[in-house]
Amino acid sequence: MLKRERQAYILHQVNIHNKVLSTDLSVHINVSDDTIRRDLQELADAGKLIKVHGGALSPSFHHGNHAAKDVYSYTQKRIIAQKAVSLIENGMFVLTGGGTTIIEMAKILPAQLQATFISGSIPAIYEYLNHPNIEVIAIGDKISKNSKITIGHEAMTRIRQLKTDLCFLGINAINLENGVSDNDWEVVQIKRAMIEASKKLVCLTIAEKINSQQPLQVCELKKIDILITELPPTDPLLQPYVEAGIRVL
Amino acid sequence: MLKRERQAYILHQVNIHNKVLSTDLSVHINVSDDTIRRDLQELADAGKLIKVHGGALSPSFHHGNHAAKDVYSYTQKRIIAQKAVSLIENGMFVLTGGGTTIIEMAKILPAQLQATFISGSIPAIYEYLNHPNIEVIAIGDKISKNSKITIGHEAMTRIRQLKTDLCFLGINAINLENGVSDNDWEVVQIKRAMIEASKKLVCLTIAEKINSQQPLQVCELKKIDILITELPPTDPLLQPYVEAGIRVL
DNA sequence: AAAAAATTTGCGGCATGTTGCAAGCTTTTC
DNA sequence: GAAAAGCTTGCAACATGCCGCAAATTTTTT
Repeated sequence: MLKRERQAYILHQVNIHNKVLSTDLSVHINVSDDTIRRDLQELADAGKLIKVHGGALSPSFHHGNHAAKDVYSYTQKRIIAQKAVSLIENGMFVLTGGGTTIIEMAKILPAQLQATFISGSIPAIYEYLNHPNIEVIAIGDKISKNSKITIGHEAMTRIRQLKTDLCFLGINAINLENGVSDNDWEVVQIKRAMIEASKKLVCLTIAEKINSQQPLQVCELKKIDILITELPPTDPLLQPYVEAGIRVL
Repeated sequence: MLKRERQAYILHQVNIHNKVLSTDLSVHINVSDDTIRRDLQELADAGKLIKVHGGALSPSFHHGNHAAKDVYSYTQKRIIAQKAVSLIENGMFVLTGGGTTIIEMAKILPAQLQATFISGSIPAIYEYLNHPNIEVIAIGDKISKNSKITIGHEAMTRIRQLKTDLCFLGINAINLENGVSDNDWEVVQIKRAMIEASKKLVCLTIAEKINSQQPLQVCELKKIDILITELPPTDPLLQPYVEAGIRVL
């Protein structure tokens, strides 16, 4: 990859996400941390972005302290994303939903990974497209402005025709009695279809949402194969889920 | 191989892949690195590409970077986009393709406009989603990495079920004898389907591409209802198209 | 069609650019 | 305050770029 090309890519990432982490970029583009750091330095000198410890920010985010802090507030989701990525193997078909955690995962997919990703989430698709070896399939239909995923009958029909190896779902609430729940009727329909369309279901969530509930049930607890949070699997908060037979990462 | 021929080939490669490596070219064409470098230098001097260490990039790469310098056709595309937007009325169903000109249009859609946009272009959809009053429908299928639009049978089928008010297509080549042409087989298929799926066809292109031709025909000239370039409709270059019965803006 | 002129090409040598690595230092996290 | 992650600097290895020149090729002239 050419230097300019790489820098254009970095800039693109910064402009889309308002922030980037050096490590993400180096894993992604498959070059050393040093190179990324030098690129960031050059781009910063040119005023194209603002360099901070551990990464860089979009120049439009001039809120100083707040912004710098923002880089690190994403550590939780990055931890989750890294655990999630480790589950994906070459040649797999992977169905994913939307949400910030999924996007984080999309950002750190290793460059060598060869797999097919299927999604109705526009931001997720956008990320997948940046990867050299990933095939991307979009699920079409009307798009929900809120969640930026495709919803509706057509999307449901397409999803029902699939049987993928893995399904990654970012979830909004989970507890022992009612399993996974959410608050958007149409999104819940889609999530239900996605769960049925995959051999394995992987749920991603920050620990904050563990033991919470929303009005609409997405699925029962026993449907979940793997649960990923930023906590270590041994954390007491997660023990009830381990005992319920879920593999917790 | 003649110099002109070689340079034409290089340019072609750049336009298709957005980048070339000097070494790739020298191996492929079987000439020395120096020759390639000199070719790139000449083409760069003529503004046909951007020379970088190790190869060259398409001028379109420098939209953001050289915004102030205004090298590429950014301003032109902006003019085109503004003319195009004026055609859209409240309540319309609009089918759009991909490409930088379409993205420009998406960016300047007036906030009050209420319409439904249907597209298979991920970047275009991304832009439409930012608008408050626009409904967005995505056409799903496998995504072409090059053009970032959905391609394939499923996409074709969905498009064929439509009959929209307008279809906006960014085009790569147009001339009097062969109409609109392009160089990507799958993209051409999609464009053909889109043309049939709309009551009116609006073609957008920078004047540079007027009277040029690519290997694959998209549609005949008479299919075009409206042609938009950055030039005034009275420009001599456009007169043959006016005489052919096309409304030129 | 041959000769002359102009252009183009490949090569060697040298300058510069790019990248990864190691050692030592600073910041952040726990 | 110790461990981990990130930063800085200098450096070596390698790739790429540039210059001048002579050989090869194309174009023009006779």
